[in-house]
Amino acid sequence: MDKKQKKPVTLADIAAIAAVTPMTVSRVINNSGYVHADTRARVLGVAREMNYRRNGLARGLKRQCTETVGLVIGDIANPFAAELSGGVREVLEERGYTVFICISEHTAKEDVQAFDSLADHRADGIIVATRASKSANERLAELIESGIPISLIGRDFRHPHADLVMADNLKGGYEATCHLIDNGHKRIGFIGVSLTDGVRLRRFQGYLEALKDNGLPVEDRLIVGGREVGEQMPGYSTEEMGYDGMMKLLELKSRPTAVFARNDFTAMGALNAIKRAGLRIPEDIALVGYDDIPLALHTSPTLTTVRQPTREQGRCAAEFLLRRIEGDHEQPRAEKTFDCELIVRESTLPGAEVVSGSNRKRKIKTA
Amino acid sequence: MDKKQKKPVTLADIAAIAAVTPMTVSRVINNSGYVHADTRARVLGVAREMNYRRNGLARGLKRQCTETVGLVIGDIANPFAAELSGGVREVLEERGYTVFICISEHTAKEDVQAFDSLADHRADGIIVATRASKSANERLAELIESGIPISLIGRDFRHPHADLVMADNLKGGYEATCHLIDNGHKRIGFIGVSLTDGVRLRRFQGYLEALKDNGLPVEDRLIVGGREVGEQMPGYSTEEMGYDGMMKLLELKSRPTAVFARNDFTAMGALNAIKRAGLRIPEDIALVGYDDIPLALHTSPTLTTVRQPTREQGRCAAEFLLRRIEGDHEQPRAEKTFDCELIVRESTLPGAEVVSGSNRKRKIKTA
DNA sequence: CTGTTAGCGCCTTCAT
DNA sequence: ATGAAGGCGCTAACAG
Repeated sequence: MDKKQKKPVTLADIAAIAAVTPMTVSRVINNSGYVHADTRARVLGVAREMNYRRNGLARGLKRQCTETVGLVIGDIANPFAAELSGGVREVLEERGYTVFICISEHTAKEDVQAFDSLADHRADGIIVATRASKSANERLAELIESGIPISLIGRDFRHPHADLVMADNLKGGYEATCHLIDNGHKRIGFIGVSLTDGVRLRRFQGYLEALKDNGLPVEDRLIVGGREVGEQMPGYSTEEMGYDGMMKLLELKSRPTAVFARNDFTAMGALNAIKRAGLRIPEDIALVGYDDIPLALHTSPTLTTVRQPTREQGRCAAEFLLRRIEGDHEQPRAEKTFDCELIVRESTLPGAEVVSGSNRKRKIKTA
Repeated sequence: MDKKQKKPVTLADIAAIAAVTPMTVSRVINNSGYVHADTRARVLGVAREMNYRRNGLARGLKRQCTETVGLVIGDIANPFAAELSGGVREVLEERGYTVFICISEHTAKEDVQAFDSLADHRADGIIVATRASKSANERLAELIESGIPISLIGRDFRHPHADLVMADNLKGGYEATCHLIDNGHKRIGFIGVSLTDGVRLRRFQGYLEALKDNGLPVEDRLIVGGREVGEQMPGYSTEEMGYDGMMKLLELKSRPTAVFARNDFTAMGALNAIKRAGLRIPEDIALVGYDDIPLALHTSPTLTTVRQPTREQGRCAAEFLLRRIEGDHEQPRAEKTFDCELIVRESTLPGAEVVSGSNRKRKIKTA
């Protein structure tokens, strides 16, 4: 039946065989306009027979839209990315858009490349969830100004014609730290940032503010694991940072009684360093992570952490983008901030109920 | 300077202002053919001024290639996917191709959608790393026969004109199981599969073969955590399967002395179940995972596991694809199988050296 | 219900 | 070193 064709089948090819014009074939393929049932059936038959695939390039060129949206993510190996893209896809695919994901492993250069590819291929819009950088921000501004709908997630960059979605990580960090303070801790370490590069990490700012508001000193030696400014790392390598950072804290003469880790992977690294040192969690050292990755429920002890509504952020960014694509590109920008939720588990509260299996409800006992 | 334009800038727009023909502008933009230095500079200036972006649709339509490759992945939230896409991108981006990733959350329907999107948008080739299914395989065959270069990774589907790359997970599973047997274990459980759905999971087949070759019985009650046939799950939810599965095994009257988990996430769930039960690893129960995710090094005890060269598989698939794109689409198929490597750590060998920090070398002590 | 015309933006080919 | 012609495959807009 099938003969291998070097050249892809076109509407004209089908039209020739079905004895109609390309226009009629187009109407059949797109289910638009009036076509006689017999004609439709015949054309459809031929199209199927010839294994026709429409040419999205020609179609997009003519229609000035591709029904395609780009999603730019920094680190793919991250539950965060998975949730986010899930939310984005839920909304967009239902509306008939295809989502193409571009990875930029946390470098500004790849960020820019991703934007350019997407723009060149005439994606109808772009959702950006990578960390901000000067060069990438500049390119972003150019693209926005040239009219491409753009929606930002958790990116520290504002533009009058791009929407922004984020989580209140400042508050999240603040609450996590307050939780430790409320439990009597006075020496609280932070793993995963340095004082200099931390200015952009909201959860770290929350940590600092919580200390200040409670009259506790900020001690440099309790803040470990920072990288050079601009240097980024994939989520999965941060456990090493957690492990190494915790080792440093354990060597201090007066070590912290509690530690706030920049994310759950970091916290898991720290957790294992603590256990290797023969110390108990939370009795000797209490531990808080960030993100509530699924694994946080399966460590022992289970990990206290802060959850941000990641999927919702993805959905929201997608909805903002749709509004821009299907409405006015230059409409005023929308911005939405989602609240985070502190999830108290055993790593800070000895009495916290053991949560097992798939039960992921919030469990806070006032001990 | 910038004026917001509703309509994107075209070569003709630039040509008009630079007082040349579109053809000359094209030559400048593409750095092809002879253009006077002055003309080039002037055109480039105007292009930059107007914030020109080339139209990939028109370009692709004319040139019959888009310099774009699609990568279809099932589960994004997985270190495996990250490594794979890293390898693919390394090879392809160096050669000037853009990689667009499509996610199909392990469903055949989304698989087919991803193939179609990519084919419609005229990707120059597609790399498929999702699990096989009947409907997706059929569509794949159609696409291959219509001439789109396709390269498969770890997918149980063969076609004379599609290349295939995989890891020898049968052998990996076999060796992992033999390792346990060598250490004196006779009752070895498997978590993450059922006898019926396991026929397609090579590492499980390796487990079965190892038992058989060593004269050990296959006991149904030691095999837990299976799903319905066809039902898939994201990598991250498999820890729950590991936890729940281990709980089941612990309830057995004569519980296994060793457990082989389908992947490292499953193993981590099992690990925590064992520890909660107050048992020691490996003294009471030895544990082996699969994949060597970064976290496997940061559990306590560290996790014995099987590593497959994921990045290399990605690179290889990309190279196969390039050969097909830039050579003859109908060349005979290439196939390559990579060996796996057993990584022995503390969860099976009490004497195994503690590996810390970023040192990820293989550490086997013959205890 | 079906056909004609024209052009989306670019680049291959040939001419100058 | 530059230009002109034509068409890649598709579909709006307008006939008929």
